[in-house]
Amino acid sequence: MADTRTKLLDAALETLRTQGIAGVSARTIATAAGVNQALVFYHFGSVDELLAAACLYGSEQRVALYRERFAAVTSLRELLDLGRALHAEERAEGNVAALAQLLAGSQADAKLAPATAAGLTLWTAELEGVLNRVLSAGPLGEFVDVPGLAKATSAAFVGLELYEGVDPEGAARAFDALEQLGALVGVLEDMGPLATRAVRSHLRKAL
Amino acid sequence: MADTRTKLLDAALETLRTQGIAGVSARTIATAAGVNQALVFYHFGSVDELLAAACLYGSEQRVALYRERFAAVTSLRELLDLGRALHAEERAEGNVAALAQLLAGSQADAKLAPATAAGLTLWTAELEGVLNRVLSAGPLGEFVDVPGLAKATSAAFVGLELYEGVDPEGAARAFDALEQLGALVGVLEDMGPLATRAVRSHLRKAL
DNA sequence: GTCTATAGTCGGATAGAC
DNA sequence: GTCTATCCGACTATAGAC
Repeated sequence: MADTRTKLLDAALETLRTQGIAGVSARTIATAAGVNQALVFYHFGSVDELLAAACLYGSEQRVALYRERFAAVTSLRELLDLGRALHAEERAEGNVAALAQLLAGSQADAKLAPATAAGLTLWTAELEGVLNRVLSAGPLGEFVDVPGLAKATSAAFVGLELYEGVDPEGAARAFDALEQLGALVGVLEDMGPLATRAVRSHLRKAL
Repeated sequence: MADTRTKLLDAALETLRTQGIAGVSARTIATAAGVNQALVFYHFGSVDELLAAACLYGSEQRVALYRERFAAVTSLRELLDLGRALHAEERAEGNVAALAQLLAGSQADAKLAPATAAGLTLWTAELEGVLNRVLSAGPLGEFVDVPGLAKATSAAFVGLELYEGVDPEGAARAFDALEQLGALVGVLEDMGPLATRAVRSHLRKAL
């Protein structure tokens, strides 16, 4: 049986996911946790501070859960497959929806922004590692800014997660299109040495 | 001088942008509009219905503002430039931030979702037109699902907008990386007919 | 159409008993 | 550490005067 602190952290994430940032309050969270509302303030001082702590707690938990699978990726193709799986799993019970709500809340609440940024950084750091392995060695390595691409990917993931909430079929199709585009880049990575050299020199001239 | 209805619509968008979805209420919106709080209910019935109306109103307005510039785009390069400009302009006083907040709110509030989806569709429809012109004719035309890509682009835009709120430098870098990637695809579009045919047949085999 | 006034609910936060 | 009780401000929504 989890202690009250942990119950509140879990309940904060669940409430963010199910009620959104506009629906979180000390009362809604405490109800979800099955504890008294005053304990939010006893343990965390304020609702904002609970949300910030929950953001880090949840992100660390979920990123750790995926770490081995990230580490096992050796090609762009495998990365795209993992992205697809991750999206499905996170949507059901995951951390990305909570992160999206915190991100929306952070636009107006400066006290939330640092924690949200830190939570996102945990994901981007993991992604950066994989992208480095998968892209930097290949022919496209010199043309992509891996840290930037990792951030862009995380941001896009959040956007797609939110989009899925209002148009699930559209989001699925959007995801498919991105996967197509990724596969297209993957093909450039997998070409023979001759064609690789041709594309690479062409890119150097053009960019 | 705008009438009260319009003042409320504009104030709703402004409040969404500055206070976020968690900060909107009949009172905050009415204060921003400089009118009485009860008028929200007289003119729109409820706060949700005002937000839904404002979503459509704002999206139509902004999309119309960009229509000519979208129509003038003839290459992927130009599209990327327009995207960059659009991002900067929308961030300052635009519709994307409000759309992002509504999207976050729609996850928990089913009454908001249809209007948000409709607002997003106005953007994706415009994008689809441009992408069709720019991509469908080129060598990559058969490998990309343009409607899907349009939706993915809109979603990514929303994600980046939210990301910018917590990490402006990171967002700028993410944007740069995507632009790089876009330019890379643009190069594939601009290759000579011989190289084009080689890449195209290679893609056909691989995908 | 616009205002005041108000009912009733829910919110953050604290004091003090146990 | 946890609870009850409470203050007080903000919220949605409506009734009714102008």
